[in-house]
Amino acid sequence: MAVTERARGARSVAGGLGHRTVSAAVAEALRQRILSGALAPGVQLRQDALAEEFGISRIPIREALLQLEAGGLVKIVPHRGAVVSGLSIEEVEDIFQLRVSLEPQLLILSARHLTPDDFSELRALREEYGAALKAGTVETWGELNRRFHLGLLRHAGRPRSLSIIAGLLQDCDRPTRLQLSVTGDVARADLEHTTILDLCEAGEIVAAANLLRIHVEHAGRSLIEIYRRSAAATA
Amino acid sequence: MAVTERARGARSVAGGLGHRTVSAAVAEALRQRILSGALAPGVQLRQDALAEEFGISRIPIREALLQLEAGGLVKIVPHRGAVVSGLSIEEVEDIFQLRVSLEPQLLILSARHLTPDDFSELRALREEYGAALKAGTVETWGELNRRFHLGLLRHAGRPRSLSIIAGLLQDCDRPTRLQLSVTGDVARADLEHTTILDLCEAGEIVAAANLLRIHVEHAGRSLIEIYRRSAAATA
DNA sequence: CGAACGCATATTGTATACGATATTGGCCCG
DNA sequence: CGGGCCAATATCGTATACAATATGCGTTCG
Repeated sequence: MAVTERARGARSVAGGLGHRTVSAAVAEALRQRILSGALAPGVQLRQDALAEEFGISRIPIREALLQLEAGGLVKIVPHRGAVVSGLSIEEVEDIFQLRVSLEPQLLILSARHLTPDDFSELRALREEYGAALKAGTVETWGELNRRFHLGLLRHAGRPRSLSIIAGLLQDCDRPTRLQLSVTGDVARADLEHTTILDLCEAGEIVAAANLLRIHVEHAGRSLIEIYRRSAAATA
Repeated sequence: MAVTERARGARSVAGGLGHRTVSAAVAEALRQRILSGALAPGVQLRQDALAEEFGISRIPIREALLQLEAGGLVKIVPHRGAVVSGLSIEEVEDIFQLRVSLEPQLLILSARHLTPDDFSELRALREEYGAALKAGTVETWGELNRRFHLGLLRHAGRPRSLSIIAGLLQDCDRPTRLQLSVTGDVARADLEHTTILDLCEAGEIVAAANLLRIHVEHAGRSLIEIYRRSAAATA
């Protein structure tokens, strides 16, 4: 019977593959759950429960949790397990300050190296973004936003900066998605994205960087405003 | 016999404790080996060998390696093991650019909140730094430098920025230590540290931030100069 | 009646054992 | 004689089993 359980669970994991190891698959599954809000900050993740649910042993679960801790999505305290980590207001403010400092600077470095292929890819992303906006499918918003911003900065030749920004985007779109859907800011963001693209393609790099700065600043202010109202989650 | 081996190895690990779990202890041990240069970039870490050496099973080794991968010290490729990761010139340049962008900004936020206790702690650090400089004990240099810079920025109220900078400092002092000991720049750095402290204590915050910027810029240029001569390590 | 101690239970941490996968050497075929 | 295929080996990935540690409650003493 236990075998049956395991086979069923394992299939459900392997089914969504593209991964080479079970632990990586579990990490990805949990990451999506956290980013989508299915696992709220403060929730405790018990290894036994997860192992049984996925139909696997606890070892890959443990390794997945360690990988998530690397990305700051959970916090592991020895002998007490892993809890989904939330962001304090201070941290959210910090994240946006960092984005304001870094992204425009990188755009100036990257913009002139954007190829026609890059532009068409970015426009396609913006298209999807607009579609998601109309459809109200908030789940995909963060991912698209992330890929758009990273795509813009791709050719800055600053690999470490890029991975840092990737982390910032991942961490700040989680609280965003939960509550930003009610405001009209998503539409505004879409418009700004379009304008930034246009400016880049026209060679108005400095103007594009300025707009990007304003874009991020506004998103940050808006999110913090919303964030203040709800109770601060666990640190 | 195997028991004897294990007991001996385990004692060697537990001896340097202060840790609560074996995997954390192993992670710390390996981290020090990598940062000290005992494990050069490109070296392959075999789990069996490490497990036998420490006298423990492979499980804690694996978890330690995952934690190291989180810090970017090793790169794990599925079914092929973990290799110590080096930094390309591009990455070193990027790291210092980031420090130049971030550290002065944070100092301005943090400086006015530095307490007398902070100052005495920082001066003590600088003292140790000077002693290490005279004694030529290069091993401790990076750690002291790291604690000094982080101490300066401690009260900026920007937790995420601080952890990012901590990572940058850790990653860039590894190549530094290997080859910077030959130049006189360590003495220069020591002098600049002292001056920065004085300026902060005198309330000349902007001047302190400017000097900090110059300090980091120079360190970066110097390191990159040295770095170019030796062959670039593995990415 | 309150607080501190100790035990029972639940959960995590580690060891051992097994299975899967990539790499290396040799062999066969073209 | 060179290149590609196959098997043997080594290493990693996962499952199962055991040990260590923290938490919660009941008891007992002040």
